[in-house]
Amino acid sequence: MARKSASGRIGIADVAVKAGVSHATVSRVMNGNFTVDPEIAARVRAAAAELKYQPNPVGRSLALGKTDTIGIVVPDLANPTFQAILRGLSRAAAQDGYRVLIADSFEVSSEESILAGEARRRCDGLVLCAPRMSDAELEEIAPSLHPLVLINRTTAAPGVPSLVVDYGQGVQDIAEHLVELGHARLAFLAGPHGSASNDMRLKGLEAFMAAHPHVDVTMLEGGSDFDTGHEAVDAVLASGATGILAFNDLVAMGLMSGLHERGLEVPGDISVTGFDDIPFARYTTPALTTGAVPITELGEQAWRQLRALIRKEGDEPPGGWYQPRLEVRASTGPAKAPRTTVHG
Amino acid sequence: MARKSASGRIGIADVAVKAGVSHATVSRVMNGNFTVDPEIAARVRAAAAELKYQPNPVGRSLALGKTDTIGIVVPDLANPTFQAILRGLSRAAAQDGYRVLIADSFEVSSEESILAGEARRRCDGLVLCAPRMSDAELEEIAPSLHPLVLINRTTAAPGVPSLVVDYGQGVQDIAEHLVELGHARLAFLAGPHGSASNDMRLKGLEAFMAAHPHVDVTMLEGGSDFDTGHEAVDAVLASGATGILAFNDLVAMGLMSGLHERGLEVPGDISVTGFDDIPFARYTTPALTTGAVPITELGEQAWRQLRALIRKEGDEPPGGWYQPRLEVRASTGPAKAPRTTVHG
DNA sequence: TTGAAAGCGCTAACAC
DNA sequence: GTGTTAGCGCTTTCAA
Repeated sequence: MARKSASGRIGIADVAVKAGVSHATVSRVMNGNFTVDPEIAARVRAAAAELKYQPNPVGRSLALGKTDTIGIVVPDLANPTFQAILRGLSRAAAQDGYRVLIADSFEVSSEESILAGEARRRCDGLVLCAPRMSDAELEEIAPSLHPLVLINRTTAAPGVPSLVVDYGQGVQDIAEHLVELGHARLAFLAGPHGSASNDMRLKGLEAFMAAHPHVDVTMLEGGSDFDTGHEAVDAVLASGATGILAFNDLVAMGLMSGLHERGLEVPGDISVTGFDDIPFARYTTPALTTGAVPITELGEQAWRQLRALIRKEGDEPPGGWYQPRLEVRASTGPAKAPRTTVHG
Repeated sequence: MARKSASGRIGIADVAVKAGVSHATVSRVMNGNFTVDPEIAARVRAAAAELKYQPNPVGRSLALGKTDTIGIVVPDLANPTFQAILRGLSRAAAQDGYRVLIADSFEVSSEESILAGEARRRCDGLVLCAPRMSDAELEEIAPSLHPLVLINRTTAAPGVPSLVVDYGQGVQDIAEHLVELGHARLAFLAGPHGSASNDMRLKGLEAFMAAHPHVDVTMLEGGSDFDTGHEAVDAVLASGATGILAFNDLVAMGLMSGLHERGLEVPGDISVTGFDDIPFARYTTPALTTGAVPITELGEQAWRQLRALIRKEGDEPPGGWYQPRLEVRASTGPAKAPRTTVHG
């Protein structure tokens, strides 16, 4: 019968008595310390196997000062972009023997720093994904979160690598593409307030407008999900634009769906573009033209950066800058001759 | 200057000296123990605030024998169904102050039990999501994983509640729907081998065929993602079926995309159905007819069951059985008059 | 090579 | 009411 120490589960002490050695020796064997007599080591291993002993990670963590776990906080776990980042991060970390703890802030920016702090204390490092908090707040808490990696956000706090997608350039590429197709009236369905990536798109659009004064660009309120796009149909039609840049693929899909319900053709009547290139994008009808971002890779890179920080490798990890790639599919086409009323 | 104990971070000892009390008193204050003199408590709180002290969760966990963390292991984090379960679980657990640790087995069933064991040891409980391992293996490791909740899988091991979706009934409802629309030749695009939910669908289909001997049902090999559906176009057309039951929504979307590329109309030429009702399903073109499963709710319920186990409430948590609801949208329609060749 | 003992940061039983 | 002390389960000096 497997004797159990106080707690109920089998501990190092049980193995020690069974093998007739001290805790210390069991610990050494379990950690592959070769300063143990092979014969004793074998005895310990046998005892451990028989008892199905597995070291308690909490005890280990306390003794070693590390948890082999990293945390990630995301604004919304329902968003495919963050899901993909999580997936990439999780896979890369797992390959190095690390697990990931998730924290969803549900877009409540006031909760972010608390969540981040709590997660960080349980982990060896943290990935903060597109945090919605203010620059000031981010800069203030960043030092207490170190090792910390930022995604789609930068901070003045030192030692914090950032992985950011150049949404500004991406949106310009998409706009150029629409102009080349003959669209003279564009509309941008904006993302959530406080989203840094939305600000980057806005800046990109300003640059675009400065370079193309003859193109009319209407700015529309928005969000980041299907419904945003679906509900934006009226506003889009009212704008008279024939080329629509949706904040992301989700919004674009919602919009296409709404357009379809109204009997409008994409791209026949209106061209629609997304952003991110989530896995679904190529399977929409029509397949979505979008700014492709290597999202999963972003998660993997986040792990690399974090790992370097945890291992204290090098001085300042460089961070990274990602260029979206224009992925032209079937949701964009030549502009129709302009007409006075679009809806009827 | 904040004095630091050996490790580098501020510990309970630092607060104790600053407040001029013992560790124990600080601990009492931090845990809201009211047997502390209000004045001293205030002094402690002030010291803690000034030092920005936050208790180390690892130390707490070791002392309390609990981590306030639960684990979930999923076969594939890229699958929207598991993402939704994770989301529901994470949200529900967060409301009770629990975090979630994720483990992705990447469909490698041999890794599942190791992952599960490791995750469990760091957590207070575990959710095993549609595990691919054998019944025997599951039953063997289940006791060591307790508190444990199963999703879409059952086991003979005692004390393990299961939350399972009645895919068998769901698939029958969908088949009935297609038959009512006049389809006499159906095809089923199967899911991954070793998936219990696929077996349930198969069983449901058998029951359906027994009740409808005049309906022809072709079984096709498959998988669980877009590509499966996309690549199945030829097989589907070769089957001559006009009503296709895809394993899930992803497969259905891939299939519709492939059909569209071939110039086939859905539902004009072929009706397609999915399963799960992932958020994207209503935004496909045409919107997808599917068996709606309250996936996020499944995650929430998993937490409720696990919580009951952790709190040792009641005797045997009941588990639960979920009936999919047929969600008729635009991807299914009346069968065309049969013709000899469908492609060409 | 091995055991005894200290310590990781915290909580809680016990004594004052 | 508060301090002292003994763990929680493990790793790691330090002696032997």
